Amino acid sequence: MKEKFYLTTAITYTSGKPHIGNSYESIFSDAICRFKRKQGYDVFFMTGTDEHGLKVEQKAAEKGVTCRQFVDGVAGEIKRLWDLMDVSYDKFIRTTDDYHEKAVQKIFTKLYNQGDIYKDSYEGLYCTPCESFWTASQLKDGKCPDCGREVKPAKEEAYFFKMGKYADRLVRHILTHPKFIQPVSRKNEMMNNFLIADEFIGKSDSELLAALDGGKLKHKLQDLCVSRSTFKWGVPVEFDSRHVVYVWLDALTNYITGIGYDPEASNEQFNKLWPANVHVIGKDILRFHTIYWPIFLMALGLELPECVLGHPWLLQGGDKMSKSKGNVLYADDLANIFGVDAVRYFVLHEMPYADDGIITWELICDRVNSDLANTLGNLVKRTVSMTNQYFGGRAEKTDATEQPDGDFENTISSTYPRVAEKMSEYKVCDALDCLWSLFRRANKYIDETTPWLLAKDEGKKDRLSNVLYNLLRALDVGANLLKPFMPQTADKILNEIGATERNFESFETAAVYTVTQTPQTLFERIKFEDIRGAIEKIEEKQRMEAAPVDENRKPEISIDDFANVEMRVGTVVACEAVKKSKLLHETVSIGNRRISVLSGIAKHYTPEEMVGKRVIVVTNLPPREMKGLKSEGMIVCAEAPDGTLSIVSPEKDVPDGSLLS
RNA sequence: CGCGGGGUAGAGCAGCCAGGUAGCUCGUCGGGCUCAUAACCCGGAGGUCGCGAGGUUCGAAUCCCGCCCCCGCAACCA
Repeated sequence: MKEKFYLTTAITYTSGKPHIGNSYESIFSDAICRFKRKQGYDVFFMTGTDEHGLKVEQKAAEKGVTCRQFVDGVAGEIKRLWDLMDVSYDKFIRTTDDYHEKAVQKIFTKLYNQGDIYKDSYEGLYCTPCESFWTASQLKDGKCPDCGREVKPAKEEAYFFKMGKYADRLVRHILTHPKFIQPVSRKNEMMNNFLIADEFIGKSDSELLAALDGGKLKHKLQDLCVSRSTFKWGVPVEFDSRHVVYVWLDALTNYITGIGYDPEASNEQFNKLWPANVHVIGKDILRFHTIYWPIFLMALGLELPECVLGHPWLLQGGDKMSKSKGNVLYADDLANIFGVDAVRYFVLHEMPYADDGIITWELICDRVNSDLANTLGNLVKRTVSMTNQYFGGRAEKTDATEQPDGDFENTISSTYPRVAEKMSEYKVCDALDCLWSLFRRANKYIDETTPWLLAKDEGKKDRLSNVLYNLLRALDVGANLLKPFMPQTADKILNEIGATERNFESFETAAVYTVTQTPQTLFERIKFEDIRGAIEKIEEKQRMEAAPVDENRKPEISIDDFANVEMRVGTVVACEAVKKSKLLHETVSIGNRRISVLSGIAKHYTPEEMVGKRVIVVTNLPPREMKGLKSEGMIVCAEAPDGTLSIVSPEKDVPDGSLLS
């Protein structure tokens, strides 16, 4: 009986085309699943799309199509991308699939019936046009942060989940299962920020466990609102159709509904596969997967997943990607230029386990040239060429063994265990490093054995044959190990050397290889200048499509509304950074008065360069205290789509205190 | 005084837990080779291992203390 292995990715939200960072998650998961399959596991790999929610409703309305039509389009595109990148999922779930929606309804009802979900009212400040509740601290200038209009205190009924009930069990689980949250550095982040009460922060695991045992541990989990009535595009609550199920309760449950969970009677597949071995997700949604999801599972009486792996991000040259800069990278654009496997190799190799990785066109180019064209592609080509030249394409094992063979064979046969060890910890980039050590060793072996010299000596034919055989064996083993990471390339290599694919149970290889008569170039070297034109076209196209002005439009206001804003010209006369914050504390002269202003621009300006700057200040906002300091105004800044802030100054030398109109 | 991670050659990283010649990939310079995709192989240069003429030790990148800087999460960014 083969051991099962169940892996899920996060499901992708269908509000738009996913960028390379999203694709990374699928490729990473794919490499793990393919590797496990070749190790003999009975693998189930699930991915899919999260298709409900207000944002989808809005985007569909913008395009003048139904929600269904809209998500069908985006989900199709996502699936096409995954297929293009050879992501070998066993199941692609969509949260709009009817079996999923039905299961979500049943789950909600079950949790309600058993008392984990209860009805209450949501009290807050309500913005009628936006149909949204806000808390006082979310408001901007006392108004709706989305549209800027008045909000009114209001009350609305909603369903809540009793999170606190399961807090102790969750804390205990996290403390006693060190592999549950990966990488471990994220564990404390979750515990301290969301789970345990502040007075327990900094205590050791054993102290926390002792507190748990004594029933003394306090937590800071609040009950979670798990229904929405402000939009319709969601799963209706079975017994109260005015409400739809909250996105996370809907989305997270895909991990069980997709394999056949049913609160009344789950099927055989579910019983076999659950609990999942690993949920692969982005570090940004770790909170939902390590706190809410486990608690939902406990409430359903189900086991918790073995591991939640929060992977880091791929950053474009250290920046976040943004369309208006035209620097968003998409898997298909990259694959068009470099090829599918080159892109797979890059993202798998360049992404460290715990820290963000960097992706740029130049970096991919460098990597493709050095690792793929030079080290691997050239190795295959020269080996096959020599076999053809010296033996008409056939190399067999002989007993003409010499000094470097032992060491070489050592490398060949130790590669699998080393790669497997890294893969068991999901350290894919390290696994690739191990594999490339084999290819480097093979290149070196050619220099050590100098086949071209052996070829000149008739008496050394046996030795030459054995050397080529050893090289082909290394490629055979290497290509098989490469298959999970670069499936197409692995097949090409096996084809070049006349070998067949096999599982990882044994690395016994054939005694004879018959290579192709017409060797191919696996990876062409790429000059960056040659692809520059294509890159510029892609970036240009994105900038055209971005059109930021059409987004974030605000509602029309009257001239009186505008006239009510008092803005004055001022000069910064003093400025200092506020510790432990994004804030700068400026003293601004606005004519006969000096005011104290706090602004969140420490990332963009130093205190020194602020002094002397002419600024525009909004001067009739109510004073507000932050970090113990008083702010009596707001400095007007322009915000670029990437978040860069730029201070706005008067263009002529008007005196301080001048009013804007 | 919120929590956590990190600062090692031009770049990206390993080494630290279990102190003992500072390592890998890319780049760069020189040499070798010619089977191969200007490739491959070898060698060199390049590092006060963030700072403290701090502590422990025969010995510290590694353990301890203090400080500085960066990043993540949280908060905050009126």
